[in-house]
Amino acid sequence: MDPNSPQTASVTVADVARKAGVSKATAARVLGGYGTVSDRVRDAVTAAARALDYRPNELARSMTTGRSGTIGVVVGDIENPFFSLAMRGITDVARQAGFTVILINSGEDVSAEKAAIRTLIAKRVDGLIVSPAKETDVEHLREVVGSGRPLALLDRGINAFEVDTVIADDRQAAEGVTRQLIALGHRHIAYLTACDTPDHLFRTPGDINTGSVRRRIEGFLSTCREAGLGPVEHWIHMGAVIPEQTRQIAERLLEAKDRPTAIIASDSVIGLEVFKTSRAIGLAIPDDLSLISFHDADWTAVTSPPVTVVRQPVYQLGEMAARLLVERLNGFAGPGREVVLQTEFVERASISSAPSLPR
Amino acid sequence: MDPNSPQTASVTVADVARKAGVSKATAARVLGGYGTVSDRVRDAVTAAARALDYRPNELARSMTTGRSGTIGVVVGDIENPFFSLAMRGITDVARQAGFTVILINSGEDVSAEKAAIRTLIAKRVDGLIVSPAKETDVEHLREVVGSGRPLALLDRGINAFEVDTVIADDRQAAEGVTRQLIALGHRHIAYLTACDTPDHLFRTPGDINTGSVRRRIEGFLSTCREAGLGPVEHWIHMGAVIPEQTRQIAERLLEAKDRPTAIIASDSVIGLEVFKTSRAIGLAIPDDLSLISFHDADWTAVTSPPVTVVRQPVYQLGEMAARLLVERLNGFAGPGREVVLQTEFVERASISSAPSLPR
DNA sequence: TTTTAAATTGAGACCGGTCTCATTGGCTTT
DNA sequence: AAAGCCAATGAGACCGGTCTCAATTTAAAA
Repeated sequence: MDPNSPQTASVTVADVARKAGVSKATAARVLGGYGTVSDRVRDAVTAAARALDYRPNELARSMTTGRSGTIGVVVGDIENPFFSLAMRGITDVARQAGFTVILINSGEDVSAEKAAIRTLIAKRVDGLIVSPAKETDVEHLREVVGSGRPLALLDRGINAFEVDTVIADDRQAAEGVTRQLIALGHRHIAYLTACDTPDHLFRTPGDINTGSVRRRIEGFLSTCREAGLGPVEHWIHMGAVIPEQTRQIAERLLEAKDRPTAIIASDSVIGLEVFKTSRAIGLAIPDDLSLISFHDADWTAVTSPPVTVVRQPVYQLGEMAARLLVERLNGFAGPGREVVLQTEFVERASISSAPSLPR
Repeated sequence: MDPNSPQTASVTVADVARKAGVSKATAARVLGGYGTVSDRVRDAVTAAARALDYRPNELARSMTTGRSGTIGVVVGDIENPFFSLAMRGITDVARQAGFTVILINSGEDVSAEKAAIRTLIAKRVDGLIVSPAKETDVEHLREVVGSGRPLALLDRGINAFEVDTVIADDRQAAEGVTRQLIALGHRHIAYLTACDTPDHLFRTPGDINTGSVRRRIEGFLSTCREAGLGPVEHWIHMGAVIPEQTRQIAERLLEAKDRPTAIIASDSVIGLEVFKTSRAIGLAIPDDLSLISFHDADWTAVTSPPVTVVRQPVYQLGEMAARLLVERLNGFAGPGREVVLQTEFVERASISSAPSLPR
C-alpha cells in the first residue's frame, strides 16, 4: 500500500495480472510489448503495473529469449587512458544499441583473460570485445567463436581465424616517424616497448605478442633497413612495463657512449618516463635527444618542449569495434572484417636534426 | 562428438545427468558444488561434464538464488582519468570478491543516471556504486535503497539518507591550498569549476550539486573570509565543462584589469587548460600567476614549471567503495558509513609570492 | 543382529519471464 | 443466417538452474 515501504519480494507479471484481473499471459503481452491486446486491457495492465511499481526482471527474460542484452569487454587495464577512451567509444555505441557492458581487466595476462572470457560466457553475454594479451595463445578466443557468439578484437588482431578486427595503421605510422627521424639525420634510433620476451632480448617481430606493437616494430625495422642503418635489432628495448623499469632502461641507454640520438616510445606512459629521465640526466630535448611517442596523451602538448606524437583514433577504435559487434548481434553474418583506422602525425618541438656525437 | 564442432544448443545439467546416468538433481549437486554426493558419482558427473564441455548458465543460477554476482557502477565519464582509476579500484575488489561489474556512464546527467539505475535494477545487480551527478535530485537513489539493494556513493555524498559513502577530505584540502596562497600574499584568488547553475552565477555553496566540489568551495570561501578577503563569491567561476569553455573563462579572467594572481582549478582538465591559456596570453607561471590544481594527473609533473596539485587517493576511493559494498553484500547490516580519505598537498614550482599588480 | 542415525539420491516444484496452442467472440462475406 | 476469419485471451509448457522433501542405501550404535 505505502509506496515508500521497502519492497522485499519483487513484483512479478503474475502479481500485475492478478491485480488487473487478466491472465498472466495477457499481462506479459502488455508488459513485454509483444502479441496483440485490446486497448482496454492494455490500460488496465499498465495501471496495475504502475500501482504495484512493477520492475521487469531482465534475467528471467534473458532465460527464455536467450539474449542477455549484454556485451562483455576484456581489456588490459581500464586505468590506461588508451583503454578508458576506447571503452567510452564502446559504451556509447552499446548504450545506443540497447546493450549494457560488463567490463573485466585482464592485466595483459592470458590466464586472467581466459578466466574473464569463461565468466562472461557463463553470464551469457551476447557478444564480446577483447583486446587479446597475446596473439599466440588464442584457443579461448576460438572457443568463443565456436560457441556461436560474435567476437570483435580491439587494437590487436588474430590472423588465425575470422573475426571482426579493428586496429590503427600502426605499421605505416611507425614507418612515417622513423623516416622523419632518418631525414633529420638520426643514425641511431631506439624503440622502447612494454612488450617482453623471457630473456628480455629482441630477435624478430615474431617475438612480439601484442599485435599493435609488432606492427609498429615491423615498420620501424624495415624503414631503418631500407636506409641501410644497423644493427637495428639491438635498438629495440623491451620490458618497459612500469615507470621504474622504463627509467632504468632509459638511463642505461642514454648514459652509454653510443647513445641513441632519438627515441620512439611505444606508448605515452613510456614517453613520459623517457622525458623525465632525459631531463634528470641533463640531456636537452630536442638538441641532445629527439623524442617521439605513440598516443597523444594530455601532457604531451604542455611540456617544454611539447612532444611529437602519433595520434591514434582511440575513441573511434572502440566505437568501431562495438559497431561491428552490434551489426553481428543484429544478424549480420558475413566474413570477418578488418578495419584499419588512420593515425595522425602530430609534429611538435621535441624533434630536431641529430647532434654530432663525440666518438 | 567432435569437440571442435560449433556448439549451437548449449549443454545443460540435464544433458550431463543423462550421460552420467544419474538424476538431474544429483548432477546439479556436483556441478553446483552443494549438498552431498558420493565420490563415485562425483567422478562420473565430472567426467560427463568435461566430455560434453558443459558451461554453467549463470543466468539460470541467478534466477533461483536471487543473486546475480554483479555490481552496477554508474560514473560520470569513464574517459575521465579520475573515474577510470577509481574504476580500476572497484573492479579489482569486485573481481577478488567474485563479482563482475557492469559499467554505465551518466555523462553527469541526472536523467541518464536514472535510466542507468533502472537498467541495472532490471538486470538484477546485487548492489550499486554511484557517483551521483546531483546531490539534490536523488529520488532514484532512494528507490535503490528501498529495493533492498546495497548502494555505495563514490566521491559525492548524499546526506538525505543512510548509505555508505566514500569521499576525499576535499574541504580540508581546499582550506590548505587557499591558506597557502594567502600566506604567499595573494589577495585575489579565482576558483574554476565545471559545475554550473542555470545562470552561470555563483551565490552560495548550496548551488553546487556535486558534493566534492561543494566541499572544496566551502573550504575556499571560509578560508578567504577568515583572512578578510572579498568579494569572494565573485571569485568562483562556473561552467568550465569542456576545454573550450575553460579557455574562454580563463582568458576573460586573466585579461581583466583586476585579474587574480592565483587560480585554483577544480580538476586536472581545467588545470591543463588554464596552464595553456596563461602561456598563450603571455603570463608567466609562477611569476605572474600561481596555479594549483586538484588531481595529480600525469602531466602536472612534467610541465615547466611543474604544477602544484592536491593529490587525491583516487584508486583507493574506488577500492573502498567496492569494499564497503561487498561487506554489505556479505551480510553486513549496520548503519551507513562515511569514509573520508586523506588528500596530499604536492607542492611544485607553479606557485610563488603574489606579484604587485598595477592599479 | 537389530535399531537408529546419517549419507545419498531422485522426483518435482519453483524462479519470472516468453511463447505456442487452443478457445472464444465479434465481424465480414455471400 | 451460416460460414469463414481474425483479433483477443487464457492455459500451460519451457528456459536451466536451485532446492525441498521423501525414499533408499549405508554406516554406526546398542
